[in-house]
Amino acid sequence: MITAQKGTKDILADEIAKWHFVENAMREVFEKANYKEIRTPIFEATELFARGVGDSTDIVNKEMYTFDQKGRSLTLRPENTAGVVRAYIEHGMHRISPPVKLYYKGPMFRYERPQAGRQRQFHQVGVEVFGVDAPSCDAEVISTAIAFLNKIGLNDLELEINSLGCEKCRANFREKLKEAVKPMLEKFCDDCKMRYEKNPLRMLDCKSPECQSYLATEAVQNAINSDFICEDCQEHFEKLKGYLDALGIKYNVNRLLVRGLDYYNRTVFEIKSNSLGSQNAVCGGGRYDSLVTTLGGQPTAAVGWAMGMERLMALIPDVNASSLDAYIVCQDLNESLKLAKYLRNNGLKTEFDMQGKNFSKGFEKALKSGARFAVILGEDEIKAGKVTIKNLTSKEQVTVNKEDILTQII
RNA sequence: GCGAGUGUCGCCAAGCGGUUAAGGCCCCGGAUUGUGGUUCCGGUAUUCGUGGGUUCGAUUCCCAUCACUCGCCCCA
Repeated sequence: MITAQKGTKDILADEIAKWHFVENAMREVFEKANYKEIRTPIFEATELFARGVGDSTDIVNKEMYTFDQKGRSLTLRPENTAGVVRAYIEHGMHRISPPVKLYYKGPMFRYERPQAGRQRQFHQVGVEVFGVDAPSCDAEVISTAIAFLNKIGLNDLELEINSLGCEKCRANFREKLKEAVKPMLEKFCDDCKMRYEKNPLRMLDCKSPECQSYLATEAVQNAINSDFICEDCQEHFEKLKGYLDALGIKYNVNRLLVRGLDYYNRTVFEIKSNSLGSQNAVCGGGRYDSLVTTLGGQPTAAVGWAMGMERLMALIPDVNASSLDAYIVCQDLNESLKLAKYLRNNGLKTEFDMQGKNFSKGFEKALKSGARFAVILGEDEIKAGKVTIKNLTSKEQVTVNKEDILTQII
């Protein structure tokens, strides 16, 4: 037997109503906030992710599905910010009066060990806003995320925010941090020793309790809490917090929040749920003002976020699929087919008994189908040119002319 | 890449060295070719993830392997 590949999943009928619910909510919330949907290809040049996502990230170093086609290196997208930025540049969207507000949803691919809340093919929904460097834009994007989560019934999630500063202050901070850590570097885990060289900020994210305890020492804490952020960045962050306060959005400032993708600067944020197990982030995002130039475009400010749809699904209750309006009980399949077509064309969700064996079976199927009405079309009715309609909940039944079926049911 | 747990029907499972491999759900057929989900009767695993080994005998014990699940890492 050929089975679905490790880390991939079939989304079956019993779950699909939930996906439709989330997708509908998404469209409604985003369209109201004037975001436009964008659909980019599922594979891109490998180079796009190497440059865009960053070659110090795990995503690029060990999680990409990369293959060669006629000497070209292609990769199944592991995330969609790089693809959207590529499209933004390629289609000259800088000519559009800012902000350029885009949203997307679709499958992403990362080669990782699957576990709760993590698959190799998974789905993300995300937004990206280009062209505005003002902190109001950061607030707008976070506000959109919260509005969407609220719309699907998620109200008690935790928002964490932080500011990484700009290029300059980041370089500054990196040095301060390295200096503070240096005397006890040997005690840190192997990963952190590597991070110390390649991307020291990521040490702050380490989950190892030992590393966290060294980070908690006074010298390191002083470095973390020092005012490494320049005045402009500080002002940007303060304004953002003010806007969030005005919106009534609760948040925690987490100085250790750095996020794993290389392209972020200034604002970064994460939305977490404590009922998800260990993969508890539902949303992650931030500002990435240098990515458009990194990928060859004009200098363009940008902010965005992405959410893992499977993690959202895990948090919301089941959604009932819409039920059938009518189930046709009839042994003459010509009549069944014609009547089904007629009812469907008139907006009724209709099913019929394709076996047409006998009335008892037909009724049983009508009942099991959960339809509101059984539409009975037997020999007697066909002769008389009539139809019997039975309300399956109230058990009332009437025989009417064919033209009156719709008024009876509606 | 590392660590732990679990594999008996579509689903939930019992059996733990000798059974004809329980039971329940779902599904299918009949009682029942014009009216109800109930009820009753019947049907659905030559085989216990796969391959070896131990044994007179293995679903049961041992080894390997595969798959799934959870955790580390990382991320959404």
